[in-house]
Amino acid sequence: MAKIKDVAELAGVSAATVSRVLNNVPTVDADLAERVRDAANELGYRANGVARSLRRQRTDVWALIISDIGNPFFTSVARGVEDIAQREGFSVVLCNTDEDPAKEARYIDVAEREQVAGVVMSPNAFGSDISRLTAAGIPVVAIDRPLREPVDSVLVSSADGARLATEHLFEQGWTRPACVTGPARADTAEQRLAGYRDAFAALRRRPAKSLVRHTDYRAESAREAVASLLDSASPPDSFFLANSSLALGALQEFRRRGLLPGRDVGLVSFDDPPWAGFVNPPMSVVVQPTYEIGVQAGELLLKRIGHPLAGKDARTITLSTELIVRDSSLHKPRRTRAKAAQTA
Amino acid sequence: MAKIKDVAELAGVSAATVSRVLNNVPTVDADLAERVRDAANELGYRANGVARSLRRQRTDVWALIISDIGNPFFTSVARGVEDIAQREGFSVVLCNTDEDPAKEARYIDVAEREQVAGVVMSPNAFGSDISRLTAAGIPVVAIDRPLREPVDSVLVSSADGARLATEHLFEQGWTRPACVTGPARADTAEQRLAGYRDAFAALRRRPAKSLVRHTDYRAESAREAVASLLDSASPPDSFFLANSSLALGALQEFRRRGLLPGRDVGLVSFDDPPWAGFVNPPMSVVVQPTYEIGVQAGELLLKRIGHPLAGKDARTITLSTELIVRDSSLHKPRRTRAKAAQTA
DNA sequence: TTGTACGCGTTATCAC
DNA sequence: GTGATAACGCGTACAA
Repeated sequence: MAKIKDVAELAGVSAATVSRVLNNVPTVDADLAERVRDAANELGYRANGVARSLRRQRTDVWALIISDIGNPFFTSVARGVEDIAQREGFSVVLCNTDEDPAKEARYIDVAEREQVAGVVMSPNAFGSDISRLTAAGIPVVAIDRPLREPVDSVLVSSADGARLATEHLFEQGWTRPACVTGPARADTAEQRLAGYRDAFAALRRRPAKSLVRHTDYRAESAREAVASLLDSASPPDSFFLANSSLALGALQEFRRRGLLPGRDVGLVSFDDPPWAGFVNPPMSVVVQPTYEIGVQAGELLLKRIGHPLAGKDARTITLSTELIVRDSSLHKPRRTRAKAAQTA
Repeated sequence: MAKIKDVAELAGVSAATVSRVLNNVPTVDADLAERVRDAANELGYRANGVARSLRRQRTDVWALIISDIGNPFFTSVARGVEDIAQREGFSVVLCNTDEDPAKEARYIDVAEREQVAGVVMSPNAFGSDISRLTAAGIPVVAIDRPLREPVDSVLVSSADGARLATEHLFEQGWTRPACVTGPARADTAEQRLAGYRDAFAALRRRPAKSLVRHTDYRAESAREAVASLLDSASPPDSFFLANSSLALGALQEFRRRGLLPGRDVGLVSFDDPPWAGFVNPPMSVVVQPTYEIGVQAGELLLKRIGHPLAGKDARTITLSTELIVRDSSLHKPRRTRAKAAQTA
């Protein structure tokens, strides 16, 4: 590996000049710069990022710590963050915690050790410990879920979306919607549950506790939850699922029992994965502005990186959701279908 | 940020001793070690990874460069790689190239600058330039697609899988299967096309050129390809899609035209995304051992990292695929359905 | 067993 | 405008 010294010798200048040229310092003689660039090309010289970071006491990489790489929500957010980063000359490295607090802690550790320029993260829990990061002067932006510590955040009005979804279920004629949500430690899970409850409250009702299930946001857990719900003494007639992985689990259990959404049961899910329109029947969902979340988070991070202490007060951006009605939430009892078939 | 010197002063020893303790060098006095650890804890000391990397001339991070983070195939592979890395004390950072050669080049650059310990990548093209990596002594393992340069690889017998899929279509009674594959520069795309052709050859036939379409592996491109195929003079009666994103695009176009797979058209896709069993109707697929691919790649990388030059000959591991027949590939013309309904 | 001293490759400060 | 030099924080050969 060619080092800066090698380039300097070949160009007949000092290492300092090489450094200046490569960092586009304007006060260098044009001819010299030319010679230096030629030499660098000839040797295939690339600056050693590690040495540079040590010297500069900063890095050009962002860490994006997310809780589930398999969730389309996060992959879309990632694209948003990455686009902003690229635009500003940063690289982003993605760290997947798989909803595991231990993994999250490890990655926070890595981010600190490697002195990343900033962190965008979807905290595993409200109490996730990011003190090491802030202590190290590394700016953090929370997405998807809030953090106890005061940091910039990009959130979504989850409760509103969940209320919309549940109200829609009622409007369709379903009377006992269940709610399968995430782990209690995840704020999104609690917000979506709250919104679900709000829809009941608007009708001066209260959902029975037996209609609510917490899970770990995994499909298999949702499948089990739906199964137990269906087998309970007074089963629900419809379901609100707090994210798309859960929806997949529910779909699985419905199929197993020969239940068709939009006919035998109602179904609305949070998030609009690419496949939502193609399952049987097309799934009604609450969409979040995923890419936009990433973009906003990137912009927020950028401002903090520029002026670490400027505007000490943390800013929170809250984006809103939208209900997309497809067929899984419709209320068309079997006999209606049969009639339709006869007349057809 | 506490530095090693601070710990040394607090513990009343030299920085060298602190370093030794923290790196578990066995020849340190137990009492001293104790004191050092206490001091380190008290100060919340964390070794500066950048300085450490510069000194050691190596890092504890792997770069995983993949071509599409939205593709479940890669997220599953990523989990495999990560599990091996974690086991051995490495962190893996994920770089998404989005099938963009320029992005790939940038990430290769980053990997070199940041001196990662190793790289696992799904090359954008057979000719992707990784010379900088090998020149820098950074081991590379190719996955999914081979590379012109001789490196360890974990591949899948794509052609076999594609042939299986196409033969299955023929066996079901479809007679004019089309093939929608990826970009010509991607080996997987070519292999899958080759397997498709093999199935024709076994029947002493040859697919018309008009039955084949290349795309960029994106859903929207597949939708267009399928549309143009369907609108052609002699349209196909069934489809083999080279990956799950393409399948989504095909599904979209089918729905638009009111065509039901397994009845009006035949459909088999490569890859088994989580939603494959839940679309309408459940999709027949060729599965790859995704997680295993990641694991094998991780193991291969590990061996190279241990002994950079040992076994100069590159090793290639080829895993096999499996056909899962669900309903989208079945051949049940409309009238058959109608009859079944009558007798029911 | 422990401490001293140097170097990893780069950039920033200071003279010239 | 350019060059010598110090320093970033750590690990390790060498000396003690």
